[in-house]
Amino acid sequence: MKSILSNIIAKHLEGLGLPQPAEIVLDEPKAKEHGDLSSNVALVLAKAAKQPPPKLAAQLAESLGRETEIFEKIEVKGPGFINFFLKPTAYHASLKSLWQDPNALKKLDLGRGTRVLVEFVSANPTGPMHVGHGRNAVVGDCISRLLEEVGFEVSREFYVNDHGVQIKTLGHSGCHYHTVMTEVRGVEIALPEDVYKGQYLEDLVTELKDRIAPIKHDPLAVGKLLGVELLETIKEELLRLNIVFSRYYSESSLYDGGKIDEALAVLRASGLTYEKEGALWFKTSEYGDDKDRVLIKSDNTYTYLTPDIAYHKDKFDRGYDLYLNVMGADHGGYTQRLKAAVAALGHNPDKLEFLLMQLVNLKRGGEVVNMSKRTGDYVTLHEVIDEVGKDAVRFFFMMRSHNATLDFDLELAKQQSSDNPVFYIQYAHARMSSIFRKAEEAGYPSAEALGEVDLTPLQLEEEITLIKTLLAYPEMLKGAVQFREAHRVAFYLLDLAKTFQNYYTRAKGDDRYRVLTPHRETTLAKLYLVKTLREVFFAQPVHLAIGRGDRRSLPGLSLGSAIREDDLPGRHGAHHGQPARHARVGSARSPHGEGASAAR
RNA sequence: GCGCCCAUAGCUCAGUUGGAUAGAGCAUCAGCCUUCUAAGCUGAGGGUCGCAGGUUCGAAUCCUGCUGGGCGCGCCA
Repeated sequence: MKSILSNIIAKHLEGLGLPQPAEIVLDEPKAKEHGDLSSNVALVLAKAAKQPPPKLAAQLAESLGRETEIFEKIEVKGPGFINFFLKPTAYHASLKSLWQDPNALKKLDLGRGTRVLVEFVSANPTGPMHVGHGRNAVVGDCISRLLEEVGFEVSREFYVNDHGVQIKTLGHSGCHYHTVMTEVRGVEIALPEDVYKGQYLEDLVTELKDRIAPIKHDPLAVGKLLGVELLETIKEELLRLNIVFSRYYSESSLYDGGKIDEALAVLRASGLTYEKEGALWFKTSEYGDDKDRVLIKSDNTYTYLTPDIAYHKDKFDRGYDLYLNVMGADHGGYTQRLKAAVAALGHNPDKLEFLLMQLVNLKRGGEVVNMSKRTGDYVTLHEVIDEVGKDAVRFFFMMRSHNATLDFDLELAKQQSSDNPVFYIQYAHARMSSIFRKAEEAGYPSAEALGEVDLTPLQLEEEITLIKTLLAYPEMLKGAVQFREAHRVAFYLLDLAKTFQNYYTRAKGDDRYRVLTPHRETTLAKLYLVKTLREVFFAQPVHLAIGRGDRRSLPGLSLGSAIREDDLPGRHGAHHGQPARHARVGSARSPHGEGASAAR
């Protein structure tokens, strides 16, 4: 709609012999007295045209007024805004051109095949994921889907820290538990300070008891065994959230493949390293870091950074156009180092972009759920999904801007009322489906079979508002992708649902608002509108928020009848949890004080 | 002390990237069920956009300084 209009304006500017602005900006005014769309071209051009804005605006408005098939009226207001009031027909045409062709939205090809590597989650395989990981996972997945939707080619990677001290520590932890349960059964043995603790380890060690026994002399081997298993449970958890990675990139493979030596060789050759006090340093300060960083410690082992540099070298060697790393804000200081490394390796550091996720506060009915690091107690992502369901988890995590802390209220997330945005959206969708069910009973075609429809009967203000909201979809998508802000999708959905609920409810007191009317042509037009609305809920970036579970209508639900839990939208996905292998995870602890934020 | 992030209604947060009278949900108050799901809808009250300057036709938005909060500043990962 905006592009159509700006073309027309450009044409008329030319016709009047006026200069063209860099861009013709059209806004949707907040106040409806200011029309459907409003432009500030006159204010922008005033200087170049050497005319006061109001005069310029009036001139342009008069010329544009001849486009009678589109404009209801054109007004000049304020300091020189031109306000356009559009005819419903203009909206009908736009709606069709945007949504009729299932590929129409693909024209919004911002990516043009640009290859993006999104790295996210990358949780250490030393224990179950917590809500911080959950947020990271959901946002990373949403951004990936958004990028794909607008024509980027996306690979999703999970960097697995399956090598190094945390695996050794995991091994030690496993050995201790093994000792406790096999050799001195029933006797309490205090665990050393710096091992992982938790029910999940006890369960896992019990399960793998026989495989641990023969390798118990080698804690690293035990750690690897446990790590592989824990990674599997992480994968299962991600799968429950409909998150699938293209690749799990093993840190160990960097060692095995000699990639770390390669990376180090390049850095050394670049002259950006030096030896000091028995360690190898990397001059990251030359790239804006606070100080130089150690690559090889004086005990001849690598720091965490070193294999990660090798990983990023490998990423860049694979030749993507953009690298997006989603990580916890507590790793913010790390970004400079990686960028420095990428630059030192001869690549463009601007291609490496970071999405820093702020913390998650888990709440229950407004009260903060204490996740004490000291006692090692935290609520796992598994438990949260069990409690509130997959859809709610996804929606709540994507609902907030990534650079604002997020409150996740367990009580709210599982509430079956409009207080809960997830429920609210699913309820709106259920009503749309219900309309189609009734329509089919009355002999109308199904949504899929609706075909070509004349939209002229859509004249109500609320119907035009609905169409406007639908037409805003591509721009919403564009903004969400450009700024990597998945929460825009959530707010858009909420807005769409609200607009529809309003429309729907008006039918209670006013038959004009009913979709199913005695007039076939009118009904068909309204069905087309509802169908299009419903399609938005199935659009890839949108449906990621609400899942497909709500697609079913709600049979057997009538006023006053008992409501069975299964009939409720919002609960689907909550029941097909994994077998509770690690479901009773009560506590876990990282000796390194890994907090409630997303790891990595 | 330095770096990144945040500060908008009583609470939780949006704000189309500089536009007109700053919005939504919750909470509070007042209404609405013979008709496509009332698990819903409508309306009302509620604001020095943290503070102070600056940029310009115009600032919640951009710049500078300050205040308050979160995170980070290891030869940890």
